[in-house]
Amino acid sequence: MKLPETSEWVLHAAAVMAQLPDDATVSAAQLSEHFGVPGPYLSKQLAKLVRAGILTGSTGPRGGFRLARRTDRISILDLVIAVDGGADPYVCRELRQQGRGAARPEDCTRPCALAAVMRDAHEAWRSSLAAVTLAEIVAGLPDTIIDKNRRLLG
Amino acid sequence: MKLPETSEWVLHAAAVMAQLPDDATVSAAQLSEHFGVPGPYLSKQLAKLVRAGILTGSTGPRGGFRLARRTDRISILDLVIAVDGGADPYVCRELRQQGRGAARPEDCTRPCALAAVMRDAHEAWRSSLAAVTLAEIVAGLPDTIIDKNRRLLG
DNA sequence: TTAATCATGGATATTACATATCCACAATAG
DNA sequence: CTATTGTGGATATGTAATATCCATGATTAA
Repeated sequence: MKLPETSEWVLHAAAVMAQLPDDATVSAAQLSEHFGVPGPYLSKQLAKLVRAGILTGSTGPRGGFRLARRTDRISILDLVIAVDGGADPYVCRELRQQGRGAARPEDCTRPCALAAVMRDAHEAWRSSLAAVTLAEIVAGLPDTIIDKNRRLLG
Repeated sequence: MKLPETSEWVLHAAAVMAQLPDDATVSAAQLSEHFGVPGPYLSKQLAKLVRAGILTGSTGPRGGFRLARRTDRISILDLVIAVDGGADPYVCRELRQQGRGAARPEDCTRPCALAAVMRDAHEAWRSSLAAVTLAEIVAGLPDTIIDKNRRLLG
C-alpha cells in the first residue's frame, strides 16, 4: 500500500500557494523549478486539483494556478483525494461467498466483519487527514521560509 | 493507494483457521479450494505469514498450516503487515530541501509538517487495525458458518 | 523402505499502474 | 499578432502485483 510520489508534490505545491497573496498565480513551470520535479508530469497533477475544485487555472501570460478557496477550507484529505482518488485501499470481493466453502446468502445478512474493520481503519485515516487544513500547515512554518517563498514566487 | 488483493485472502484464511481445533491443520490446497483462489499464489502469501510468526507450517501428509498463537493475540494489523509490509504509504523525500526553492538546513530544524500529518494518519490507521483480534472476528460470526467450516475443513 | 503428501524457495511470465515525456490545441495578456 | 500558459490526448518506461511452474526437502502412512 503506497501513495504516489506525486502526493508529496501537490501537498507542497498547495502549501506554497497558500503562502502567496490572494490574487497571485504560479505557473507549473515555476513550481517545477521550485521543487526540482518534472514539469509536464507536475502539470498533470495540478490539473487534477483543478478538476477537484481546489485550484483554479488560468491560461495566457501572467496566468497559472491559485487556490480556489480559503486556506482554512482546504484539508490535507482534500489534496490527497484529488491526487490519488478516494478509493478504499481494501476492496471486499465477498470472498466468504466464493469457492467451495461459500457461505449461503442467508448467512450473510450482516456485512463482512473483516471488510468492516478495514473500512473503519480507512475512515480513521481520512478523519485524521481531514482535521488538518492548509492554514494550519502554513501557520507552523518559520517566517524565514515564508519570506523566501514570497520573494521567489510572489 | 491500495492493498494487494491477497490481503483479503489471508484475512479470511486466518479467520477460517481461527475456527478450527487447536491441533488441526489446513493445507494450502484446501484453502485454495475453499475460497476459489489460485493455489500456488495463495501458498506464497501463507509463507509470508509463517515468516512473520503468525502461522506454523508443517510438511508431509496431514501437514499444513495452523495459527502459531492464540486468536486473541493475533490482530488484523499483524495480518496486514505480514502480507503487505509495514511501510508508511507516504514517503517524505524532503521536497522542501530540493530544487530552486530549497529551504536552508537551518530552517528545517523541525520535521516536515506535511510528513508529520501523513504519519499521524497512518498511525491512526494502524491503531484501528491493531485494536481488533481474530478472536473478536470469529465471535461475531453466525454459528451456521462456523459449523460449516468445521465440517468442511476440520 | 517406499510412496504419497505437503511446504518452501526460485525462476519466470503477465498485467496493471505509476512515472514521465511530447505534442496539438485553446485561451489570454500585452 | 505573438508570446505565454493551461488542457487534453497519445505514447513510452519502469516497477510492483498477480499468477504459474518446478525442484527440493521434510514428513507421514503403508
